[in-house]
Formats: sequence, C-alpha cells, structure tokens
Amino acid sequence: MSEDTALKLNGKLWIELNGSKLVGPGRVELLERIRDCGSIRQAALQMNMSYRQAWQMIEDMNTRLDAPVVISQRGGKGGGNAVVTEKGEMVIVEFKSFYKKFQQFLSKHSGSINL
Amino acid sequence: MSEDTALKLNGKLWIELNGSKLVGPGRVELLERIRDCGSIRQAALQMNMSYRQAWQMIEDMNTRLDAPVVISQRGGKGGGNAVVTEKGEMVIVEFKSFYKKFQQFLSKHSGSINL
DNA sequence: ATTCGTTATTCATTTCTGTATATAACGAAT
DNA sequence: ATTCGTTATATACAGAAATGAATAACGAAT
Repeated sequence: MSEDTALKLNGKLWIELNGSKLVGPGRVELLERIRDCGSIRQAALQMNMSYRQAWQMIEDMNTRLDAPVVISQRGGKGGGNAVVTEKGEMVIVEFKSFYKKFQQFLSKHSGSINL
Repeated sequence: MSEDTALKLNGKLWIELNGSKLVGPGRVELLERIRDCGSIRQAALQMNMSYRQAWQMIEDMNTRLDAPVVISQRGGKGGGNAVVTEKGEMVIVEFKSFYKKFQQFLSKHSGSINL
C-alpha cells in the first residue's frame, strides 16, 4: 500500500510540421475558445494570455498549414471577429484524440514508478 | 499512398517529484556517461554541456531523492571521480523503460495524422 | 465624420536559461 | 612541497523567449 503520489510520470505532446511545433494543448484550447466566443482577443483574455501571443499562434498555424484554421476580419460590427474554419475544427478534433490517449498512457504508467 | 513525413507527433517525457522535473532523457544520458567514464566533467564534455549544468542536474537528483544517484570525490588519482550508485542505476533503467514505451506510442500514432 | 471594439504590428522591457569564466578545495602521486 | 585533473561554487555575461505597452488599420453603425 505504498502510494507515492509525489512521484509521477508527466510529459508534453504536440504535432510538429517540418521539425517545429505546430499544434499543442494551448493552441487547441485557444481554437476552441475562439470558436466559442468569436474573438481572438476575448479568447486570449479568458486564457490569461496576451493578445499578441494568441495572434502569433493563429498566424503561425494559418500560414504553415495548407488552409487557415481561423479567418478573421477587422472593423465592422463589434470591431471585428474571428471564425474557426473546418480545418481548424479538424485540428481540434485530431489533437484532442491524440492527447486523450497520451493522458491515458501517462496515468497508466504513472503508478508504477519505483524510486 | 500519401505519406506526409513532414507532419509528425512528438513530445517529451519526464518523471517529476513534487511537481517539478526530476528525471528526463538528458539526465539519464548524463548518468549513463558518468557510469561509463567515471567523471562528471568528461560526461558533460561528451554531451557538449557545461560542467555547471551537469553538476547541478546531479546535485538536484542527489538531494531530492532519498539516496544519491552519483557519489563523487575530489582530489586524488586523476583529480577525482564520480560513481553512479545503485539508485542511479535504478533511475536509468526505470526511465528508459518508460521512454521506450513512449517512443513506441509516438511512432504508433505518428502515421495517422490527417491535416 | 465620429465612435467603437477588434484585428494587426512594432518596439522596448523584462524574465529566463544557459554559458563562460574564474577560483577554491581536494588528495594521490611524484 | 609541487603537480595534476577533477569536484565544487560564485559571479558576470549573452542570447532567447515571453511580456507589456503603444499605435495603426479597419468597417459597420450612428
């Protein structure tokens, strides 16, 4: 019954394109929030992230994939808006599938650390 | 037959103690090299790492685990030496076991990215 | 034309990480 | 006692990465 909760297995997971990070948990959460509130700024605020960083993440995915994950407009009603595309939805679904399996992997092996 | 080798799943894995990193691939490689050459400095040189960083890694593991992973001596024949303890061997074996499974996880799922 | 809130972009600042450097401590061998 | 290469430790420096602030661009609505 030796339960050592202090020792655990942990890690990070991401999808990379041409050797550098493209999608991780943070970017996926950002996409989900943009989808739900229609604004990059509001999504960033919700995540306590700077707008600058959020915009850079979106811009990075938009330019490196063959189709944009978010289409945004400035000006107009509400000052502007942002919409997650079908490609963006694919990114969300695909990564979350991998990530769930990864978390299962971690918790599956986390109990058997013997140090 | 669309083989998109540019897109791949990647990640990092580590063992953490009380919420902060304790063992990762770099530290394990360091331990293995110390075991093989008997010197923290030489091991660090082999890995193109500063001695300071290598020493800090060892010191961190030594102080946070209930037994040291490396026992070192200064002075004497050769100027000093470093020996990997039984605990250190356990760290190496245990982490490498997890890490191998992790790499299998990555390569297993890496082929099915569809973006 | 003015207002409004957001998108888009730049610049300076700060924070973090690791490096380089220098120095002391050490003990066996000579 | 001197030499030698390593361990151990502190300080200063450099580059990268994240942050914050400031500003321009935009278009619908009034």
